[in-house]
Amino acid sequence: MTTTSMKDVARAADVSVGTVSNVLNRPDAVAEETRRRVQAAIARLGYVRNDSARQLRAGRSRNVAIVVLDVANPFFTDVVRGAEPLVDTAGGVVTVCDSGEDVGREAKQLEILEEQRVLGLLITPVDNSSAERLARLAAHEIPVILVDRGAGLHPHCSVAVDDVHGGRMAARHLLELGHESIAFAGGPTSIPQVDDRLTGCREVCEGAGAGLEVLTSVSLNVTGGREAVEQMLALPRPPTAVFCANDLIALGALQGLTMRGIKVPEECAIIGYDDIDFAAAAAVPLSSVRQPRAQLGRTAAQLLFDEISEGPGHTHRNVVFQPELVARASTAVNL
Amino acid sequence: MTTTSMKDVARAADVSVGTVSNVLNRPDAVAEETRRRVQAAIARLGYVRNDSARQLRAGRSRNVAIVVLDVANPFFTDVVRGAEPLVDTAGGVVTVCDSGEDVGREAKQLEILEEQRVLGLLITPVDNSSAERLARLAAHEIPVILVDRGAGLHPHCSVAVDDVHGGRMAARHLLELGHESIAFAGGPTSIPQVDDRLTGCREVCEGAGAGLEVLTSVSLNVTGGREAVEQMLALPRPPTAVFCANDLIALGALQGLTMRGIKVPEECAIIGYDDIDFAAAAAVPLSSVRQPRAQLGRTAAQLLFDEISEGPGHTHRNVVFQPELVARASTAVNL
DNA sequence: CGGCGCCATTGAATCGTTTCACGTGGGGTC
DNA sequence: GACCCCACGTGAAACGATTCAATGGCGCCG
Repeated sequence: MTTTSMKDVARAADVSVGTVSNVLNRPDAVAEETRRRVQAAIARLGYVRNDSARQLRAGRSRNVAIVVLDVANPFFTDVVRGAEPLVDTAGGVVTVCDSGEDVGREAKQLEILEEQRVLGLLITPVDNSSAERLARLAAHEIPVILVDRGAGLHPHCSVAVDDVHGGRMAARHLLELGHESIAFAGGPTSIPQVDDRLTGCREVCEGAGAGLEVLTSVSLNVTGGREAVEQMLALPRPPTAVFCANDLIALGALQGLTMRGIKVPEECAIIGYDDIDFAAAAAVPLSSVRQPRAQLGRTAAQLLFDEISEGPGHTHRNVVFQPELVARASTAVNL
Repeated sequence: MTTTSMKDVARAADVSVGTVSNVLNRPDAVAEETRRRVQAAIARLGYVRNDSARQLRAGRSRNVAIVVLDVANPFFTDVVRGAEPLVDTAGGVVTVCDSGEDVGREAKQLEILEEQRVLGLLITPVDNSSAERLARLAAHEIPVILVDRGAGLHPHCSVAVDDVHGGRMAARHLLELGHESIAFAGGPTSIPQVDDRLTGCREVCEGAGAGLEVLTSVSLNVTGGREAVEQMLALPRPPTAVFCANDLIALGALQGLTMRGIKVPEECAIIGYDDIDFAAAAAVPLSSVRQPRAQLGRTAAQLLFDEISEGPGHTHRNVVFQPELVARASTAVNL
């Protein structure tokens, strides 16, 4: 008894396979009595639909994939959370893939997802290297929605936050508090979000004649934040404030500074990005640039289903949200 | 041009489909020149394998599903992280599903995973209601590994942490600090982990004649922690310490107490469970009962592949890890 | 020169569904 | 009583890949 198929059910209920299929997919088209007989057989045999066969016929699966840079980053899980309800409602299934900021992993996952003929794809690409493959997916009628990523030249829908502006807000906030030199922690700049945030920051610093130290050999997690602190303190004239490309880095930076006995915000201010829930709960509550995380996910899913239902006549939409500055204790001191 | 299939490739390269298949699956069995011709055709047409068809034939997919209670809980993402490398190496694909502690969602997801004929399943079940379905999966030769969940009566492999003992450790720690009455926050007790942790805690409290207030209408997240504080403070004689069933609740409790102006740990101590990374970084660094998160995931994946390779002769293994008490500032005061 | 074996390739069967063009029989209408 | 329509069911043809027995060609040995 490897697997029981519709044929077995049909035999057991003394009907044709076509009828079994109808019981499953259009119960109304089947007479009451027959339907019951088939359902009984299904239950008795413990029959379970074979989705591969179904998909093969349909040419498409019901899976919506979400490819994120880091599942362990609450920012992304919040995005996923935002998307789930919509996908559920539409009868889809969410598949979360973690590229781990690794171009190779990402490529492999995209390849597999393409082979699986997923219904659609929400993705925060690691960098631009996947553009070609994504275009191909789209050409094969697999809608691709870019998440947290400006439209740029790409032939896809997207939801994003104005990260350049977010960078400006953070920098401006720090300068207004009297800091004259700040550090930017987060890399590599091949990641568009990082680059945008840095761009906004740089713009403001240069405009104000403030110093800017850029630390880009820093991975986007807590460990990266601790390393950033080491690098910063090794500088000839360490800045008095750090702008971290995300909140995980900021938390790491906070830990690093605290371990070195440096007071936050008195001796060094910190501002993060994303405003994950843990930012507010940190040892020193973190100032941050808030992104509407769940809304990003929700909107992305919405765009996906819009694109699917609109079909070929669809024109891509690029939704941009504005970030919001949230000032907390980690930047609470005027110099 | 909906999709290009092997047939198209075969025609373009002027060979039979069988040969195309061979080029893809056993390149050595094909003559050099033919192989190149086929590969060229594949590249030119942009052919992508159809995994549904492949699976249909194979009777099985390459997907390893991980069903967790809450993707937004870092505990689970760390478990996923632990499992990923092994699955990758084995040529599998990780699919993360979020049951959201909802029995209905879980059931639906299991149904879908069964239809998809997943390669195997790592799951932290919401409660016992899924036992029957899980048994059926196992009977259909889909290995099921229970994660963070004692073996019990279940016919599956499992990895778990001794939660009863963890509960004891937490309670003992609090009593040793002089607390005479403690609150337990986390529910519902239909979730086995919660129940075990409470059991250990109760055992110690009763043994020592200490008071125990059980707050089980508390969901396992930050919001739940804030609510728990409200409930606790409404008691006639509020305890002087809270043991939270996980760290998210503990973080919420910390927020709740702080908002009420109650000092942690001086006026109320807190201890959590899991020791997620954010626990150490909290406003008041949280004491916690550490679980070997990544190792749970890694071991679970290992058990899965062992079971697959051992085949029918396999006997289930139940691996139990011991938790570890991590004392930090949130319980740093002797009464 | 005939026969043997090997290698590369072919073609057809198969996996389990869905779908659709066709029966078939019964009931209602005129 | 002729006719049509409906409601139910049927059976076979896809879907796209894998697999395996069969085939054909070729070189080599005797």
